[in-house]
Amino acid sequence: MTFPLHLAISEQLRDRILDGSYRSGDRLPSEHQIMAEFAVSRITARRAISNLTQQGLVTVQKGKGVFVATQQKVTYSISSPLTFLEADIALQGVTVTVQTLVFESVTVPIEVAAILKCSIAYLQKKVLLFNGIPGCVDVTYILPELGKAYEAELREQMTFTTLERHGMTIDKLDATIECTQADYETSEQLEVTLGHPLIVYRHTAYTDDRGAIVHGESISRGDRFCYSVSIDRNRSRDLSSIGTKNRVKDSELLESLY
Amino acid sequence: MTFPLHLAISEQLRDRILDGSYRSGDRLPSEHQIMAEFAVSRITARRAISNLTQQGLVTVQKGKGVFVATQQKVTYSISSPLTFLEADIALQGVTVTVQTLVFESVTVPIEVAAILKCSIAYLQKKVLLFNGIPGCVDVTYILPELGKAYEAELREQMTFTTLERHGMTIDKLDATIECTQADYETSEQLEVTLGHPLIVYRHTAYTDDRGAIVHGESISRGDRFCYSVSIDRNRSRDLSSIGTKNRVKDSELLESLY
DNA sequence: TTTGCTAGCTTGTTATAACAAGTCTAATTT
DNA sequence: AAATTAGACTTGTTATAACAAGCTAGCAAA
Repeated sequence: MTFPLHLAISEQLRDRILDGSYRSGDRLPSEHQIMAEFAVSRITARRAISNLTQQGLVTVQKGKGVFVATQQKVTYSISSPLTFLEADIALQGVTVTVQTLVFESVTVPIEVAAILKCSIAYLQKKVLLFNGIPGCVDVTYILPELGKAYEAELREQMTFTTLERHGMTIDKLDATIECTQADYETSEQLEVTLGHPLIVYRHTAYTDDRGAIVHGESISRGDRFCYSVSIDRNRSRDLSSIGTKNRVKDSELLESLY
Repeated sequence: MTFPLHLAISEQLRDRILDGSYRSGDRLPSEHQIMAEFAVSRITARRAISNLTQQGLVTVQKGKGVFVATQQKVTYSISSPLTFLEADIALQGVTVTVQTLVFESVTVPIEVAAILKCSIAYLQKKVLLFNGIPGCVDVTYILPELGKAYEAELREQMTFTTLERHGMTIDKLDATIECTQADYETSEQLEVTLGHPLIVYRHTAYTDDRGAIVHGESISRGDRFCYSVSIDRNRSRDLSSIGTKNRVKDSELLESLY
């Protein structure tokens, strides 16, 4: 039960990050410097850095070095207008751009058919860019009449921004939130390393008159995004004190999302 | 821009897992077998396995081998009774046990004081065991009069089980959900590897007459737990179709949590 | 029969070595 | 002065090697 060298070193470096010796954005010692300072081989030095990477404390840039990661996150609010909107994210000083990869009418998988209660729907696959940087991969199924009517807008904006604009207010929302780790394909799309933590938001939105109108899955970078929920038994709409804790201050986010 | 060997191998093994060649619980080829099959060094073979571990596809057991991971998750529902309860998890065939590490009256940090509107509160740190296996680390601040009155029960059950039992129904709930990665301390408590994905639930619960009564943070294993939310503008209480998608069938979960 | 030990499997840790490739700066060339 | 190039950094990939330590099955001793 010996304490591994690489862990001893990464814990020591971790302490320096947490106590402020290395600040957000600072460069850590290079592999060679670690080899010298702790008198270890390169394998061990790299393993120590790898430990920090896995904890999300640092990011590595080939040819440049290892840098202390910034921790601020952008908040998706799924509370009151019952869905998140561009406007809500804009409040956090972040501009969202939609890059539609796929937008076509398809025969939906049976699970989705059971939810939307139709066998044909529009399938949209898109990448959301936040201040120009990819942060979310989204796959959404939309009722055919809505997809057809609003295609042009849906291609350019977030789904619910379009729907709200056309007077479709969501009356009910079912969602699950979980986390996963990036496989190779997703790691390429979101420009992260293999195994990077991701936060998955799976949802179904309903209106009183049409039933389920949208069903989809959003996969966002776990290091940059979080969800906030506010449920109030009395007032069904309440925007106060939602996600203030993790909100990014305007000044900080430009550097936060480099 | 060459495609790394280790990635080529891990992608190939990944395909075998996804197409069912290796099933849930099966053993993958050992490092030596991979070295032979793909004609690579041990470093590369280990790196390939490490890639799969990082994607959450396999778990490694020293002295035994590499095994395909089980993917089913237990769902915390934060929808209608406004908080999750033991009863709700029991529906999924999982028994929750509470292991209280700390239960004491403390001077709260200023952020918490601002929320609870008092400077002294009970601090409870606990580990939640699911079918006897650690799955969640929880830190909760509770109003002093409640902590004092219900200490015995709070030590043994989930917080809201106790509160509901004494007629304290939650009227409002603010929460954020995000994911992080295990640091060394948490990795020991939850018996996972360093950097293991975790899902963090930070919440404040309110009652109409007392205001904020509980504020806390739950850190669960991201590979075993997810959250479900259901918001309905009309009916403020509705248990139907919550988290059915990720619900574990009774038969499956015993093996799912070994 | 039961216990205990050993041999051979497994993964974990660490060292040395070499080459590839991205980044930056400073010297050189145009 | 501007553009190019070279060199000295950085991290990335891969190989060989050795020892430690957890697990299991089979053999031997009690």
